[in-house]
Amino acid sequence: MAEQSKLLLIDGHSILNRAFYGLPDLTNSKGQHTNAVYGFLNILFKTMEEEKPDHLTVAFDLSAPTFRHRMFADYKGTRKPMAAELREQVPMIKEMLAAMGICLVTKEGLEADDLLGTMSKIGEAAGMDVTILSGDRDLLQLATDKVKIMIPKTKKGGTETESYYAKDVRETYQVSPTEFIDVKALWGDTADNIPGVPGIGEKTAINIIAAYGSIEAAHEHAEDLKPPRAARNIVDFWDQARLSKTLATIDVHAKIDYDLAAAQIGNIFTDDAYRLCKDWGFKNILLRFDKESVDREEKDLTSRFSHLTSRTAFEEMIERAGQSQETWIGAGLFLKDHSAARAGQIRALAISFEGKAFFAEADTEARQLSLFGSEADDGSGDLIQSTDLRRGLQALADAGKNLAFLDLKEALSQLSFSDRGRSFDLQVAAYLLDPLSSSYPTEDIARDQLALSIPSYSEFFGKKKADQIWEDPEEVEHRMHYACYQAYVASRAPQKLLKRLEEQGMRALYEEVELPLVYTLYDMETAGIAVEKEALKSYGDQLVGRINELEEGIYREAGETFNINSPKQLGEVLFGQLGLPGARKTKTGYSTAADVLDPLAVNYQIVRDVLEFRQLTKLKSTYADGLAKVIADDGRIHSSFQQTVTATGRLSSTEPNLQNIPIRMELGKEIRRVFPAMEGCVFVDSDYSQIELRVLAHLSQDPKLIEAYRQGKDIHRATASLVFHTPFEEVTDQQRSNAKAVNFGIVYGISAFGLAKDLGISREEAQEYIDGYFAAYPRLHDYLDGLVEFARKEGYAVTLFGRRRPVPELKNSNFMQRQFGERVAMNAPVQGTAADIIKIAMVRVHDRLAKEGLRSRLILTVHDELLVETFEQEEQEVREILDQEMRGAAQLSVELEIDTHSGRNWYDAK
DNA sequence: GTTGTCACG
DNA sequence: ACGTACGTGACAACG
Repeated sequence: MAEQSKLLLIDGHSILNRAFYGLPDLTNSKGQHTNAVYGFLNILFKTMEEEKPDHLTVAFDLSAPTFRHRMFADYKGTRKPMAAELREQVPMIKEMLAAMGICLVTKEGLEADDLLGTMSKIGEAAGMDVTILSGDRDLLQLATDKVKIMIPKTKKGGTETESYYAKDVRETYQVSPTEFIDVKALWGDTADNIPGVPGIGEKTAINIIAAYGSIEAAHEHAEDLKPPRAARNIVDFWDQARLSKTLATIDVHAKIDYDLAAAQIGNIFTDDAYRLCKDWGFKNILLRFDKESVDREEKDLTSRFSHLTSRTAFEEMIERAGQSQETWIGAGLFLKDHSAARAGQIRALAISFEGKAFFAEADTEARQLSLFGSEADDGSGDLIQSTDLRRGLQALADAGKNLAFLDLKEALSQLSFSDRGRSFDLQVAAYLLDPLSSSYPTEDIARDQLALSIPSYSEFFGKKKADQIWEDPEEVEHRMHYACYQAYVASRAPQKLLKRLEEQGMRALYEEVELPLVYTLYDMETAGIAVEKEALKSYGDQLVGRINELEEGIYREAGETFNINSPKQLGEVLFGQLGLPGARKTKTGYSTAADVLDPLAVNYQIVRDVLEFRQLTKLKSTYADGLAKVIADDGRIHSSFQQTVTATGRLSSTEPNLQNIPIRMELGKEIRRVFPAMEGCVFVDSDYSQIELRVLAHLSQDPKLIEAYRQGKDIHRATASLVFHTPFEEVTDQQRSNAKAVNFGIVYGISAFGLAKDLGISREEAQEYIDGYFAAYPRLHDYLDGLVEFARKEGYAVTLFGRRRPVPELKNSNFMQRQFGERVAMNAPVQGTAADIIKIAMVRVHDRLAKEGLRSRLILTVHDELLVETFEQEEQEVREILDQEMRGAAQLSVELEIDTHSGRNWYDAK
């Protein structure tokens, strides 16, 4: 006997409303209110667990729920408009239900009640058990012995549900479900515009209907009714009573197309639903997905993982992979001692295709020995060497397979692609989709793209370092699984990532800029930059002499010795003991930052000494000593360029950071002399001239700004001329300098406070500058406003090339945070577009150098600057390439100009 | 690990 | 009344 089929019907607005008022105001990272959706889903899951329905439908009325829908308790008698925080969640829940494949029913002109009533009859007629979930007691009239009405009640410590079959209605209200309509006809309901009969309240209405069964019967026996007022009014207001009955009656024969087959419950834990939960921050619900998705198909992904322990088996697998039709072959690659300076050896490799994954690791010496001792054959024949793994990987690339890696730049140390389009970088793709994440581990990509829950590194290995896990025989299964998961995700995620990039208009950015850039950066890292070790050492020694003098002087002036590098101790000495004026507090004590000390320098020798001491120790520790530590065996420094770090799309540089080598102060700038071009070479250094302001001119299409650039004017002078209403030729240096600061401010997302601080003027004065600026460039002002408006509406800022930066701060309840969000919304498109442009230029310069067979190499980028180590004979050609490719990287309404210099070292090339 | 400071664009 | 210019990374101090 087949189990009884069960239909669950949900009153959408009513349950959403209950959830909204039952939960505190939850706001997700994007600033969306989510409490009602979240609560709705929890009620849905709970009810499904309890009722175990096989069919499910959610009904919504199309018309505004404030007007038509009968709300329970909270709304009774009041007609206040639906809260905006709730209204915005109506489309969200619909989107979620649709993503879960849940049947949604709406019909113009019908209330949810009528839909629910009609559907319950259809279900009942089909022989099903029906449950209607609603917060609205009016639905009790629909109860039968097959149709159950469930009403959630909010109680302390959770929700409880009251259930009513027909008999329960009778027990509770002394009337049958159909009689309940008549009760309502007498009693009325202001919330629903049902007038009822004056003078008859709930008690009286129930008594009358319990006695007579209907308003018609009661009307016939009007003279018998008590109290007399009811008897009189039921006659006097008879028409109104009959109208009320009509209004109160739920239509159970509404003309709707309702197909029970469409209501069948499939797998509601879909990828789309998962993504929505992720987007909206429903962490707890995600757990439910993990469990379900594990239950449904990933029950044991590890059963599809194999550990290949012989070279033969590994090579056979590579052979099969090479013949596979799989779109993307995923690879998990693990290197020993890899860095930008040196390609590590492959420790292990996992390859995944067709849903399976294979793991192979280079045999350790110990294993090689033991095998050699025990095996009868030639011993070395079937062992796996690091080079075997490398050959296998290269074989796949050579076979023209599409290969996906978590970190392609690292993989490039082990193989080469003849077609860059056949490689994929998961981290870079994931970064474009969500540049605010701090890292892009496999498990996050699996969760976001595949709705798959897999263990993280720490879940496998705890706090153990890579060296420990790869050499410990007990970890072999863990690392096999870990590597296979990585390969598996790499094979499955690219399609999803590409689809999302496409949807978000970033596919070209990925394929034509970021992906080729991986190759450019790899070559730049490999090339590195030469350093004169001895010169660096003597630079450091020179600093030490002066540092010691200063230190002595400071102790003498302070009257005691202390750690000058400790802001806490220094602050105490300067502002506490010596009682210097102008103290400013930080969380932990006095601030000793340069902008606090600077004004004091005029009057106090000790402050001058401290500032110089600071400057010199910075140069010594960060640059002299810091750089010496990272010189590789080849005498060069190989910085790592990070492609997945910044919120705006810029690159960053680490170990060491070569993007903050001193230049502003002469003494610091000297350090650039220790970076020489190699023998027979010069450095050619090109930097964009005011790229961000030019980008802004283009993006805003401000005619005055564009015109100033087209005429090749000094832009800061031109700005000063407009802002201060001074003829161009008569602009003073001071005015120009102020205008320059304003131009910078504009790019940062101007604030009067910030500008005032920068210029050392009052906030009012700064505001006047800003007002003057926007009066001079009105179009620019409108444009910046538009940026904020766009980001507020869409939740992100976007560059000329489609790169996005989310701006969740704009929806933050904190005023400061929102202000910050506004500046970000103004700055990100500008800084980001400039980043897009130089990335394009980098790829083009890199490719041109290769294509033209030049030996010169692009070795460094500093945001708006490219440095090419150039063979002397190639200088003219390199200059030309830089000029063409940098200027031609984007076609803007204003020309992109560059300044180019060359020299024997980095100092001379600037 | 966080904080304060400061180097760069 | 609040307390901000945008984006980074490295170092020393300190809990």
